[in-house]
Amino acid sequence: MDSRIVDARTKIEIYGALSEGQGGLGDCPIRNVVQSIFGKWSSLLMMALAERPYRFGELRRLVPDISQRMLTQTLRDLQRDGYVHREVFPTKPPSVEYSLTDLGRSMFASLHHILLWAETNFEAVRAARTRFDASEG
Amino acid sequence: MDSRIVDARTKIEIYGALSEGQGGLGDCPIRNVVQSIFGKWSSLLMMALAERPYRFGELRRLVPDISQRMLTQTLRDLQRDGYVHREVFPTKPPSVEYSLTDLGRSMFASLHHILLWAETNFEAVRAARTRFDASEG
DNA sequence: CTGTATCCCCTATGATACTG
DNA sequence: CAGTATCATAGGGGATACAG
Repeated sequence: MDSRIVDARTKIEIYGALSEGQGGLGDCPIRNVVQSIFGKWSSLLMMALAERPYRFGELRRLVPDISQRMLTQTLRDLQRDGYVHREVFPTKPPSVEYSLTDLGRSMFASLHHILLWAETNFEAVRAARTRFDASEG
Repeated sequence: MDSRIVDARTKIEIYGALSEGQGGLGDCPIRNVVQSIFGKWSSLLMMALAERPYRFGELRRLVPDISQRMLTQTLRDLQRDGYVHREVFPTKPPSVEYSLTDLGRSMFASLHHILLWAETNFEAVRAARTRFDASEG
């Protein structure tokens, strides 16, 4: 693979410095998009929904250590960004199903690479950390 | 692309729930790896270093809105995880050059996809947000 | 069952000043 | 030039209780 993967100056004008433009930093569009994807629970929920649609309670059981508050909020953010479709079934009591949109599937296809990478390489990273921590005193 | 990209239950046992194992949550290895990659400044700095090595001050100018503290800290974290090599040149005053390691290049190759996706699709995401905000009152 | 509403805390980040 | 140290702060995130 070519090591000149990107032209850093060009990208960073978009991703980084360009943010000065209007009302300060958060205005850089790419940064905004990426940072909601990179949220603590986003990739985990996308991973689940990439397999099949899930109901709220199912997701809760699937990810036992997420709080109800963060599950609601993360799903809402994913829905807001257009990755997730929320459908309410008027059963009694009501049930709500979450599924990926086309945009969501497209996004996850790109997100997937780095998740796989982490799964494959976490031993190497752990080793690097151990080495670093040992050599610094 | 196959929509069954992952087997959610399997992945989440690793990525999510498995964390119960030892001392609570942060123990899940994949989560640890991914969350340092997903830090606020990590991908931006990786993007820069993927182009060529940079000195500390160069990175500072390239990313004007990062604080010196966070630049130091993020580079240190990236170095600790084995993505970045730090080389000190005994000039006067000293200069320090940062470059990607092989592990770093490998990681960035996988991270790159989602960064590109964000660049390509931020208009669609912005549109989705606008729609969502309009329709909720 | 699927959320909202509160309260609270802690960590990530920033601003500033100082040092080898 | 390349950091470190210190202090301050905002907001992400958890726990709990309540509601439709």
